[in-house]
Amino acid sequence: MRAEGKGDLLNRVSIGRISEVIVEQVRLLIRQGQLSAGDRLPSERELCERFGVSRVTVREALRVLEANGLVEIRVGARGGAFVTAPSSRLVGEGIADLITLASLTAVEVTESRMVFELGIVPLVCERATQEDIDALYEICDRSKKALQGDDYPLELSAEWHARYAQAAHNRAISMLVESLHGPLLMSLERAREVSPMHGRRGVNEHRALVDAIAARDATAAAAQMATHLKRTAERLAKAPRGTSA
Amino acid sequence: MRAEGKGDLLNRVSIGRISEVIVEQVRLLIRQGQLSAGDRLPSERELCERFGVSRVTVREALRVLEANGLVEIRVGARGGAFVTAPSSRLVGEGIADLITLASLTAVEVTESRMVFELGIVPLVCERATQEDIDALYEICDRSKKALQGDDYPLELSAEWHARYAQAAHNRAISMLVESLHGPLLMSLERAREVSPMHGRRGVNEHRALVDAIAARDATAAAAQMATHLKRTAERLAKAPRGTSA
DNA sequence: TCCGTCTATTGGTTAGTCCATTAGACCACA
DNA sequence: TGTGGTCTAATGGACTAACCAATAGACGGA
Repeated sequence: MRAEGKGDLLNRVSIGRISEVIVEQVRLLIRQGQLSAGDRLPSERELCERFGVSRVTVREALRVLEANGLVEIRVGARGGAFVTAPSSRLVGEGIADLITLASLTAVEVTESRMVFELGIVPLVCERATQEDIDALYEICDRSKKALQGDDYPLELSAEWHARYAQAAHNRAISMLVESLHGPLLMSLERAREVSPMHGRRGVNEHRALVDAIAARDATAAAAQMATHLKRTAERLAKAPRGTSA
Repeated sequence: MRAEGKGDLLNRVSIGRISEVIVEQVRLLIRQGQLSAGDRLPSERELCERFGVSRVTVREALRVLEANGLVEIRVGARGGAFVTAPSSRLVGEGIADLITLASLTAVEVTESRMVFELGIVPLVCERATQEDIDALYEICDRSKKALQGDDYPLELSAEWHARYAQAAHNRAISMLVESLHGPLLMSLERAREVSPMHGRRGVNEHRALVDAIAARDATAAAAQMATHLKRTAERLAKAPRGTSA
């Protein structure tokens, strides 16, 4: 649009928002490890002096850092901004926002879950420790017990899938799956609307999957997982659309 | 730790931050579609009156909404807060933060990419349109051309992988892959440090992959993709560690 | 027609003030 | 001895009033 023949000889002079500069500075310190989880930043009033800006500006910077999940702010004496441990919670919220805003269908979300969870079957079968397997069985047991009451083990199913991903022994994969946790719960919620009696069968499938993993039988595990997820996908496809709110 | 025999009979009374209430209200409006991309929120001064709070409070709410990628703020006359189209950029930044903060290794990131991109091979082979295939070839052509100059087609490789994911025709998958775009670029950057002459071979592999997709040969495509990604992973494994600035 | 200027709108920043919450010190009473 | 109030200082939360900076659009002259 604009004539810019000389390339970027002329660079932007705008320095943007001051609060943004502060955000970047703190973010850098955290990324570089000079500030690590649990550390406390100076108080707002002290930060004002350090940066030579007003308190409002510092506070806006802290709001952004907080929204990004980098710090947690506590009030009262000995309060202040504390660097938080890295968490997948906020990424999950971001993904959840993305999904609702882009009005993705439950079918699309389920399919992506399917790709991921099916893809890690070989890794899990290869790397799962006895501890992993025990933990998965334990979740199955709890689910069965919960089924005898009125509680449908919705969160338990999510927990099972998260723990399953953890057995791949790759933190990047665990975090991604955990990030999908929120959206996953949403789609499970949806599934429950459609077929409230799904619980028992799902739990049995989970258990069969653990059996296959324990036997290091990747083929059987993959087949089982495919069935499990496909059934969910089919139920979702029959779900009523546009019933949000 | 605390004695809480009676469950949550005693619930928290804290109403939290005012700005947070505003954030939630606006977020809800956006989620429900009463505000959609491109819409302009009232000016800060008008929002003050509407909510009955001071301008500082409104501004803090806007900072959070902006950090969450829900609105974009423009200054000057006719400026204000505009609802943004849903974008995967911020989720990508979140994932990038997560990766650096949790100090995940490049190997772990690459492995998760591998799972995902390998997993969608069947979907892509089944669903890719002629348009998709043409676009992928076109990126290969551009990469080859760029290789003849000094430009190593780093971004082009990322573009290829993003376009490839798009050919799965599932928006959830495209968005996730795009979210991994930032981290992906980082790992590619890393790969370049190790073997600067990787370019030509990578481009050839991309082209062979498109050939397989065009032939709807999922088996060949998967094998090709596995080779391509595995080679990257191996190079990364040999990469020098802990050289982050 | 085109270019400069003026103006109103709107976000960015500051300073100063007060309130609410909290941890910790201290003290009185049982 | 210890249990529960009270006081105090530190700290974030919110408000007011004012000014600065960027910008779009109107207006007017060459």
